[in-house]
Amino acid sequence: MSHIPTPTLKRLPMYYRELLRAMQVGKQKISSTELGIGLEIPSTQVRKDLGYIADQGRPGVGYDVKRLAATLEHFLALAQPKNAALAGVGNLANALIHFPGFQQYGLYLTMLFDNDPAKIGTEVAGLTIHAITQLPAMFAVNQIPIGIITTPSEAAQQVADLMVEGGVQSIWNFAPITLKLPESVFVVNQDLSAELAILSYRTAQSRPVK
Amino acid sequence: MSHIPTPTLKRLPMYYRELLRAMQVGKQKISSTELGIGLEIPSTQVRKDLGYIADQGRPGVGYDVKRLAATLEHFLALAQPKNAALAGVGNLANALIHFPGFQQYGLYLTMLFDNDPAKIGTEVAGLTIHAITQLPAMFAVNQIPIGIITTPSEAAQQVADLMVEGGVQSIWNFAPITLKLPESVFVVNQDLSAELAILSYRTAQSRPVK
DNA sequence: TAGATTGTTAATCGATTAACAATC
DNA sequence: TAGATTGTTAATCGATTAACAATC
Repeated sequence: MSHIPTPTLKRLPMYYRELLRAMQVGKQKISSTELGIGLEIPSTQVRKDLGYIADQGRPGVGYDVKRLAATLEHFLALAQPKNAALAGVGNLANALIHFPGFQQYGLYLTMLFDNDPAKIGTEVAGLTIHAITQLPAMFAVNQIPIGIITTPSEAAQQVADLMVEGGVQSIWNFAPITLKLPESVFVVNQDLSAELAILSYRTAQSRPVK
Repeated sequence: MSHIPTPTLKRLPMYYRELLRAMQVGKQKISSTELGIGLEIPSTQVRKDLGYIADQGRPGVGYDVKRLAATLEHFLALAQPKNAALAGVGNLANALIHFPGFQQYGLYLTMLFDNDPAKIGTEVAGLTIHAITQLPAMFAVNQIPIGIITTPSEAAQQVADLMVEGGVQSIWNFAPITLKLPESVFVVNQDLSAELAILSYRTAQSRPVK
């Protein structure tokens, strides 16, 4: 399998969602142009991207909506259940716990951790909050592949280390810090404040300071 | 001013944070190598990026931490107060309302909107929730430059249209949908579920299906 | 068949990295 | 001065876009 470029990988879920929409309105075939139009992605790009995962379009006809959706679902492993555990139970965690996208993408949030004695032992959305000290053992025993970090920056690296100790495979990091991790651990940095900074810059640009 | 590449723009806030950390430990000078090391960004890249905003490094010495931080703060307009309003008061909104990064980056969340009669008129964190129908007028009167969309996908385009009607300049969109907007409106798409899909893919990859 | 649309090769574009003279 | 580090030019790398023969 040839290496798939990151930009392509980021577009695949978008295609998938577009296909789900097409299915909802009963569309059976879709061309690369149609698939890209709402996403503002040129048809050439769509075809190139889809070329990485399968060759199943039909010249003159387009792609089979259902089959392509199924292929993408399989490629992205969305139907394959994956357990996740979260550390740092604050407001953001609370939002994620209730995030409907989770199940939709095959993720099951099964454990919560925090270091605040007042929180440990209490429940959120049916999940008990465990002491952070128990993290490595519980990750290892339950074979949790995905860790979510929603702690303050100061604690993030420590928590990440504990997750690594517990055998984590991928980390979704919401702390605005670059984690030092073994090569083998995959990390998605979800840096909200970096996006805020860009928003700040562009907004100031479009309304130049007098 | 020459056009600044998007990848560079995304790195600037990271440098800024790194500089704040350096200031905290009393560091006065920093080299491009030191600045990039924790972020895993090569020194050449750092120098190139900084070249877009100012030439103030001293050969043989490095960059003045305080001055560079101030320059970045000014360039990203972080100290310039910008009002923001949010539509769709759910769990995610609740997390954002309490997000400490906001003030840090010069954003002030001043209004909330929703279309749920049960929510309209109630308060969250000292902010009254207004009817979505009032959005365009209130954006216009209060000159709100930044709109935040945390509604379900189905409502997002409508809400965006109302914001545009009210004269919004930038939109921070958390709904997993590509908004159709005038060229002049800048948008940051914060698509959590797309990241989830990537996480799903990589996790499945590192633990191949038997 | 004629029209539409694919998959893919080649051309273009833009960002990253290497190299190094200039400078402190 | 010698060592360190900058700013910038040139080389490399990788992704996007254009073009088009093959196919339905």
